[in-house]
Amino acid sequence: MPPKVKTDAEKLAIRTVIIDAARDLFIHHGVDAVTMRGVANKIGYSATSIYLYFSDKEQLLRAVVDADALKLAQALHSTLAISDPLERFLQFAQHYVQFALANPNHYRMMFMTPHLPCDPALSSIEQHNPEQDGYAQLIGVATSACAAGIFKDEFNHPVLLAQTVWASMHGLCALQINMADDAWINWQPIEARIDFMMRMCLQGLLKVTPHE
Amino acid sequence: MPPKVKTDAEKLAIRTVIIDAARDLFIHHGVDAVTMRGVANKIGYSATSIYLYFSDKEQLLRAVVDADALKLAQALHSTLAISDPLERFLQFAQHYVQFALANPNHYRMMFMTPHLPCDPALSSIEQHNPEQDGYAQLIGVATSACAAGIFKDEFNHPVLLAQTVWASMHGLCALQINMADDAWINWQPIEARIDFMMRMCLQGLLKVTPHE
DNA sequence: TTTGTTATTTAACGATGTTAAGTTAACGAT
DNA sequence: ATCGTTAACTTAACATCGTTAAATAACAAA
Repeated sequence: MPPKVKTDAEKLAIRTVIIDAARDLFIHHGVDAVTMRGVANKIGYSATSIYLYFSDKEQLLRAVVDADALKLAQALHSTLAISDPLERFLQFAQHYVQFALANPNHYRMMFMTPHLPCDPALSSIEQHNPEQDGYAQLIGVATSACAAGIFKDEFNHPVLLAQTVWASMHGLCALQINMADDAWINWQPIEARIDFMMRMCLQGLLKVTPHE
Repeated sequence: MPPKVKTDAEKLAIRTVIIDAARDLFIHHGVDAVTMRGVANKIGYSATSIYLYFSDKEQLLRAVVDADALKLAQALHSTLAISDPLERFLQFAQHYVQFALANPNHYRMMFMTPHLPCDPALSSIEQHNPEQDGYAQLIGVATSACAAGIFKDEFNHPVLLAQTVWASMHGLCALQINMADDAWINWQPIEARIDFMMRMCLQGLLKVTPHE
């Protein structure tokens, strides 16, 4: 029984319904569980209908992840209000790690899975908008921390600092997400690893030993 | 024209031929290019014959990666001869990063791709053998560096140290492998990021500022 | 009422991992 | 020597996947 004419708003709503269905499969059963037929089934559509809203599977998954990249930026946004630049930097990193570990599938999709070069034009995220763009936030936080003059001169390079600290946090999250179950390795508790990492980085970067 | 009875050695040789063909596709065209039919074609067999040597595709890929995990351990083994514990630690990390960036597909497969919990029984690698087991090497290097008394007391925990430094290096490699082409990010040169990371970690860990 | 457009479905294609059912050469025993 | 039996391999086939092409039905406009 074929359909009625749809307004743009209705079409957008269906798009959202599809994305949510895909996300649900995605979160609970991993990427592999996201099949076009599976998503379609979940919303009572036929598989091919999804192609009316997304050009292919990759675009659908991209939309799912895009929405959650925005959620990441929003989760981080609250830390930007912290006045002390160092505390802001620390809380930003903490929240990043918390988000990653709380949303491992999305984190994997965003940062651990091969994907075509991301076209900013196709994203719903406005690049360099500090409310939406997590990377822009990171650069901002690193820049203001550098400006506060708390780091040793050799580390007072906002972009390098940002990308290196990011790499440290990413390393923690990525190994935890991918290798936590690996019987080969006697993992220490993730909290202990996070704490160790934070202290190591801070002691390396700061001019003076952080007050205990 | 069907075949002749094969000795165990011949069977092992064919296994190796299959692994090598799979590796070749794998390295040059990524995981997705490894199809059973593709591998079979490359060696003049039919796809189903591979199932006589590997129970399924995952086991085949596992065998490919397993062989290269051994190569990683061998690449790192040379650094174990360095007498100075700190220098050994540094060179070990350096070699690790070099291997990862030189073998991105294998690195991705080993440490960035979801896989069933690795069963040490099925591996060709002898766990805890410092010539074959890279993780055992890492623990050893970290332990002797700790024993040298060069690190601040709060960081003098071999396993935590090992896992944290590993995470740092992994973060560098993983972001580089997965995100280097991402237009969203104005990446600094990977060499600069490695250098920054090394210095940050060292300054954090060491009791005294490293001699320049 | 006809005509065309829009939203959707069914049918189908080609590729993939994998299993089942052959096919043929070599070997062991008689 | 020949007659099963088996080892090594192939061809057929299945289910599932992403995706495209063709068909269908409801609505809007004429």
